[in-house]
Amino acid sequence: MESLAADVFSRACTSREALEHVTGKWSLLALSALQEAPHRFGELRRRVDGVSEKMLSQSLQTLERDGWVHREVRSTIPPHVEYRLTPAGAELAPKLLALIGFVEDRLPQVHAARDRHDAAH
Amino acid sequence: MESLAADVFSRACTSREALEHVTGKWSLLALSALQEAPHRFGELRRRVDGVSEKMLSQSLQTLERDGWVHREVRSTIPPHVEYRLTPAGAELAPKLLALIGFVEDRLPQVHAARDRHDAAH
DNA sequence: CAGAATCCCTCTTGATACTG
DNA sequence: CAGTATCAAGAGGGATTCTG
Repeated sequence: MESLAADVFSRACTSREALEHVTGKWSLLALSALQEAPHRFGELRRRVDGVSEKMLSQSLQTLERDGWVHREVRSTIPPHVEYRLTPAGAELAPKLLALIGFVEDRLPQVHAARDRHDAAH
Repeated sequence: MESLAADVFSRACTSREALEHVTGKWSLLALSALQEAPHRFGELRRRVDGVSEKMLSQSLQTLERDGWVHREVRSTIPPHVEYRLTPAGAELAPKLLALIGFVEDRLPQVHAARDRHDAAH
């Protein structure tokens, strides 16, 4: 029997999949944007610069399915759809923001490291 | 010259690339493993269950280039190569661990959300 | 042991166009 | 407005072989 606790290091552990869903390129940015405020689809698309409609839609569906994001539809004409973080998502987002903030702050060092590394070879 | 503040939401911002490097499927796990202790290549390969030599090698090279991981070679026979976190990496890793731990803890809720979502359609 | 190099295939990605 | 459908291109990833 293996350990009872979830273990990302194990190939079979589903936490790996769940983790990939939230750390995905576009998911990460969508969650961060939603941390600021609820957004409509088009707003999100503009906020997350460079994302295609397809990938945004796909990412949002996955995030909704995993319970991080709530999707609210108002059946008006034209349609109005709003995305917001669920309570779980609201707990998750700050951890992502911490990560993003840290990497942004360290960006100069990252570039310096790359220059050093590239120069050495 | 680009914007003064790093902004992941901007398509052009290089922080996005740096972020993808550390949140990549295998990079994330490699950094987590190295947080526990320095590892040799083969140890890392066994610890990160499911990774191929190719992808592990590739991930480690990227992490080394960005300055999160240090690679130390001892020119013995057989060769001995040890990977460890740099000081920057040691600051980064806990943030990743926090994320992983959170998602692992929430795994039951994630599955429950999926079941609810799938049942509704 | 620690990788580099190669081949090969699948899955993701991203324009573009179309729909309710 | 908020997506879905389609298709071409490229990256991701596995298996195998080779080298210092």
